[in-house]
Amino acid sequence: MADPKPLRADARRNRARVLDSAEAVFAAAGPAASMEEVARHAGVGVGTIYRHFPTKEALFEAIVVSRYERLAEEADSLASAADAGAAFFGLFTRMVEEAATKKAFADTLVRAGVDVKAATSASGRKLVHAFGGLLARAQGAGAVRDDADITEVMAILAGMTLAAEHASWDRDLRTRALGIVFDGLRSTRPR
Amino acid sequence: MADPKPLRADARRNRARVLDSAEAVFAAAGPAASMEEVARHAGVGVGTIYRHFPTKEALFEAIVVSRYERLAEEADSLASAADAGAAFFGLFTRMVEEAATKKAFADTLVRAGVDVKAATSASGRKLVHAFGGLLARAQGAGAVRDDADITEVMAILAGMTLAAEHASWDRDLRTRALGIVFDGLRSTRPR
DNA sequence: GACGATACGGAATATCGATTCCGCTTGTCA
DNA sequence: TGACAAGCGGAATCGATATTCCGTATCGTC
Repeated sequence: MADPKPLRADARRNRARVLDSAEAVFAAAGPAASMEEVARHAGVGVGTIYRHFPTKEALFEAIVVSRYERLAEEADSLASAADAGAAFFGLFTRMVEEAATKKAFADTLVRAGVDVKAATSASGRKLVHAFGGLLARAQGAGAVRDDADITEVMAILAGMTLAAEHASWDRDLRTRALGIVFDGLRSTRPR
Repeated sequence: MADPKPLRADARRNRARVLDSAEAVFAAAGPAASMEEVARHAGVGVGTIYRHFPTKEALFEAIVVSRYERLAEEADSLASAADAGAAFFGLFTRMVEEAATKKAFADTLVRAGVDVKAATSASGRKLVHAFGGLLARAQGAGAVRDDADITEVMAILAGMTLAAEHASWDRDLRTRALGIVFDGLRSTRPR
């Protein structure tokens, strides 16, 4: 399963350009943005996009995967941070912030915690796993209650992420809302 | 601004049928469900739908408004409940549960807390106001932290609602996730 | 610099769903 | 019961997009 053919120089360049533009366009206009819009932004014809990605969904998926990959790496690099609690809450916040900016991200994130869709799921699972590591360490350090498992955390993360994406909260509201939620994650079951 | 004309008997019947079907269809298939689907479900032609609602959005809005109205009433009726905390958390849970079943509900709920869209907003504001009353009473009873205002609560509610709608969590996960969030709302800002 | 093989651009096609239109049906009222 | 307005059904229209196709332009190699 090696590389079938080395891409021609300009083809490689265009492929990258398309990927970048797609990320930018979808981030700004959501997943409903049209292929033409992406093509225009990339300065190529729609045909070119289709030469590289068989379908709109494939293109979209490619972007999501790379974003997951990036976040998973980030999680891994935080795996040995001094303050485990800060690392966990920090990345949690970061993902929500990112969703507030880059639309069409949360939607797929929800599923990462639940669905089973192959392609996206592979890297999705990787992300969940990496984030799960951060959670475990934070719990070990006593920064997060022990009776919270990664599934619940992903559920809550998904929720806050979706909300941040859909509504246009200002950073302040985002911070306060997250503050309350974080207290819940710290809580030693008060009641 | 009285009623322009009393509707003919069958027209009234059809209008109601359309409204019911629309609620059912959108609840099951999300807001992307087609008008034909609604028409088929109601046993009428698409033309009939348009006789009663000028546009798909208008139809959709009608449903949302009635749902808001219902919830607002429910909130009001709980305004004098013995256990203010239970009333607040109960309705919160109920809304999330409802979203899990009826799609295309959360989406609009997010906006109720933020947007300013007239029609929907009128009743949306009513709901927020009523729910705010419940929050205030719960705080008065010491069941919810005092430094949480309705805006933040709506933000969190919107998030959990959206998540419940998109992902297909089982009731158990929903309950556990909400449990954590609720602890955050009770929390007396731990650290 | 010439020849394939690769890629490209973008017009043409295929689909799908909202909305409009109009001849036909049914309720209402005298 | 007959006339007429109010309603109805659903085919036709319009618009928006994804996706396909093919003549043309470019790259890599000799």
